[in-house]
Amino acid sequence: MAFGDIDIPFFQEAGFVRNKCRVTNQWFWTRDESRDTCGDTTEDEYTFIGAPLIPGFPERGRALMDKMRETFLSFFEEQSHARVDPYPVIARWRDDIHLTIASIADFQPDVTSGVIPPPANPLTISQPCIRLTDVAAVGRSGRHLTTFEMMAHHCFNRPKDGDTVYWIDECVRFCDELFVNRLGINPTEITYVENPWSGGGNAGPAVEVIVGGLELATLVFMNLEEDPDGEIEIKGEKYSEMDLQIIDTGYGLERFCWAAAGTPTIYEAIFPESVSWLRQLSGFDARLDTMDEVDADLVLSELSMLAGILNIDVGTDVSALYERLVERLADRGVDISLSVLKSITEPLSAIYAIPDHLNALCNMLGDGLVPSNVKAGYLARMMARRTLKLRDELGISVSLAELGAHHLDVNLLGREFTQTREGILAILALEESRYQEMLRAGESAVRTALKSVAEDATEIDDEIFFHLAESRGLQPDMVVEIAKSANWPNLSVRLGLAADMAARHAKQTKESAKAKKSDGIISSQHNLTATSQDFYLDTSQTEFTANVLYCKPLSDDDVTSLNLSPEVNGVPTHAVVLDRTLFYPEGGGQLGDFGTLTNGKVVSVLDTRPQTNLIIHLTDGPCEGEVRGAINSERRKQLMDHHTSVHIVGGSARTILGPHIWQAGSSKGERYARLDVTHYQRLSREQLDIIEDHANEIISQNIPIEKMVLGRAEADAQFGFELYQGGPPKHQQIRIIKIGEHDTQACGGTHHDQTGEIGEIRIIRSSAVQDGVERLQIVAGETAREHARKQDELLSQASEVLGVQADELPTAVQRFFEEWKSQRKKIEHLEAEIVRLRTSGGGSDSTEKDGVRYVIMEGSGDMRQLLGMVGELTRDTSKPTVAILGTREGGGKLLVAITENSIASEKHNAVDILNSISSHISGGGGGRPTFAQGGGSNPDGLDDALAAANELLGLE
RNA sequence: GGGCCGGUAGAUCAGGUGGAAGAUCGCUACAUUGGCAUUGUAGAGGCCGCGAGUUCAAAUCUCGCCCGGUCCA
Repeated sequence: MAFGDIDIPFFQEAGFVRNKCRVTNQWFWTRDESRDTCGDTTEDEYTFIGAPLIPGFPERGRALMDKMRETFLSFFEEQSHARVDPYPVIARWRDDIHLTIASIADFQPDVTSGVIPPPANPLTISQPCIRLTDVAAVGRSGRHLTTFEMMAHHCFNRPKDGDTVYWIDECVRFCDELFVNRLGINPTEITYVENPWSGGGNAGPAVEVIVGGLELATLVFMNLEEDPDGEIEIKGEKYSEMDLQIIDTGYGLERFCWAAAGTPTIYEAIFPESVSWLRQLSGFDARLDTMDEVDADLVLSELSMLAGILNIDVGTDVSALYERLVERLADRGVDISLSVLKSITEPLSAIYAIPDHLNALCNMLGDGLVPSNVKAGYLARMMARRTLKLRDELGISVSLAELGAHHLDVNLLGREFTQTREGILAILALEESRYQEMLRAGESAVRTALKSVAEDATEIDDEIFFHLAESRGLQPDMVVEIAKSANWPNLSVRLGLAADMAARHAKQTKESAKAKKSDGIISSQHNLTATSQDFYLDTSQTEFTANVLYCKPLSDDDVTSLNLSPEVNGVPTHAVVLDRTLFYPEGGGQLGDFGTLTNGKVVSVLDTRPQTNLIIHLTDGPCEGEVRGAINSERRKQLMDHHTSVHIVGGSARTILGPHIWQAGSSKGERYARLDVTHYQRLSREQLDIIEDHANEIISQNIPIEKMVLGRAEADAQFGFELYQGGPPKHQQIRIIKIGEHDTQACGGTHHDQTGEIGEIRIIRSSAVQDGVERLQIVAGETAREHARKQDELLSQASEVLGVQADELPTAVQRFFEEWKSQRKKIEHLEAEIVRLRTSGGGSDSTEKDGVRYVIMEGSGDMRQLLGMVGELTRDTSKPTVAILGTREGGGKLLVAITENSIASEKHNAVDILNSISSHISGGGGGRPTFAQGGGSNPDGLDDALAAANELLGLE
């Protein structure tokens, strides 16, 4: 039997036959001997539209979903599966994906790799999942969703340990039992298609379960893992058998509901209220009523049956697809023109997609996600913008928050979210205003970008589209829309531009994908035993005795790769490994300890780093034998102040601002600490003050800080995923820092035993590290007092300069600034007045010759002031003037200006004049024929330069 | 995490091959009108984000920082 073939007793017993699909060439099992297609092909149309496959489910929407889910879960409970609560849709326990894309994702990577046990075995779950890869097809295909619930039954077998719950045969029996006996599906309609599965580093045989042309479930029997030395090859990758055998199933809840409802599309089955609400709001129903010649219901159901077998993908040529649709509809006796068809399907696809998109949005935001321009937050923003665009295309004037509120009330009632309803709606309102702002700013951006494009142009350079899309977020069709209402009515988007744009992104991604991986300082071949981490035993200990296991001189490359923090004084020369240590290594954002190692001679420990299970002391000299270690206890105290403070402030921020507050990163040194938190708005000083007060209240309560170590599964069960603020867990054993009821986190750092030991916390300021993430700069304990002293010092220095009291500084500075501005203005006016006086009365600075006035003089002030004067002199066309001004400032400046369009400008060239006199001040310059300026480095030559000008022009 | 774009008058934005800081709206005063809207005329209002560098000369070019926008993983 080849890999992927499935032959189980159940198929024999139940009278199945194995046929080969004449369309896809795949093997499939069926009870219908005459069947020659597997069920999921371009020739298998949906059979259930108007004729439900699953009887007994008259409900629609949420009620239908609830009943179907309960039917599934309780069925598997009866088969002795434990029901497990769904995980969040934001996959924060993983660093390889942002969203939960399948029920098995809950158990990757640690359960599926066998590191930690599953929460139950076997188990059943209905896991909300979000997949954005097919987002473009949602609403158009009739069946695609970005957000769906994957119902599943899983089990984890260890056959080598004789521990097998069930495997392929029993799994398929459960599935068939559910379909035939519990749901009443006609057994001859079911096909099991052999389709081995691989992905995410694992692989195994699998079957797709298809009924009525619709894939309802996939059963995967995962027993292989990627292994370069493996013997089994699938899709170019090599695999070998793993110790674990995993039953990974996925049953699409929404598809079951659709099959039970028999509605034209899946959207009517699961979002009936939303669809009819939007149809009415957008005037779609009213418009349909006016189309007498069209039987809308017939068109819609025919359409969805066709849509099911047509492949609607990103980059599909939509117009060609439409032509095929019209033809096929005609074959079925539905006569409809392409334009009428389009006028039905285009708004309809938006009506269908909106509730799906809202579902994704509400689920993501409900999980406490904050929209952002990076990471998972970007996905939320993208969905918000897609929804808004669809809404605008429909021409509905309902805000995104109202749409969200409707969706929460109608489709998600009873769902428990960490984020509050108000929080979700507030974020949606903010996202809409950001979108509106983008469109508003986009208008002038488009206008500017198209300035040099002819008004009757039909096409523009692709680069303009790319640029507007990437820098302003304006998609090509939006650009065309704006251009049409501006001044370019004939502009359109070139066919295939979307594909080129996607290719461009793909190329960029490829270029930026460069994996950086550096080896540790200590080569693993030394086979050193793990360093005993004594710093966890007692945080008050500062001295210890240990033996040097290894000491290595550092190369320049080693030092560079260490990327030392600015707090490190000096450059380490050696890396020392001990058998035990109190030195805490850099980790979890806390910088390493400093101190000394002494064996006769004292060497300084400049920094401490972890490498796998070793702790490396970076020193300024070699050492060996038994050493006496002493950590810099003041620094350690400060690091602990800061680290514990970060936990306290994080908890306070969450209490004050809401459940979406999540740690996005942190850093704790001796002189500073900072905490990055997710939040959807910039924080005001008032908000920081409230958080700061709350944090100091926690300190004054002097709460004991509990430190414990739990297994992963137990930690998860007891505290949930909020534990992993610092990132996905990496170990089987989790060290937990619990500050009363205030904050509980998994953390490896060193902490005080009581909050009161910190003394005081100040949040100095906040800055935006990226959209949706605020960085709080924190000082605690002694550093907080130092910071206060420094601030006072700055204030007293500044107020001393101005000779005022510190509390009068703001008004004083304000006054000085205003005065400075008005005096600068006054000086400009006076300078101009001087020029006017010196040149008006025919004084010595001004000469007339052949109808041209020549002004050659030295002014005061800088170039800026000369410019004002010269403008005064030459702007009046009734008085043709050649003005040559000089100043000694800045190495000497010269300005030559000539009244434009006058006899003066006909006779003279400013650049020529300038060039022939600027040598006297050892400089150069340039400009236009009527205006030239230059400068030099010899201000004493100014008199000579002006004299030369007089001579050149034949004056005197 | 990577890339791209922007920060100019109270507001919205031009100006970007280095060489005299602009438009529209708003503001002030005057005129028009019985009064207001309107209209006209004049005017005020700019550390061209901050800091360095290149240059005789920087809003403009280079680098760093701050702030904002946006695309992709």
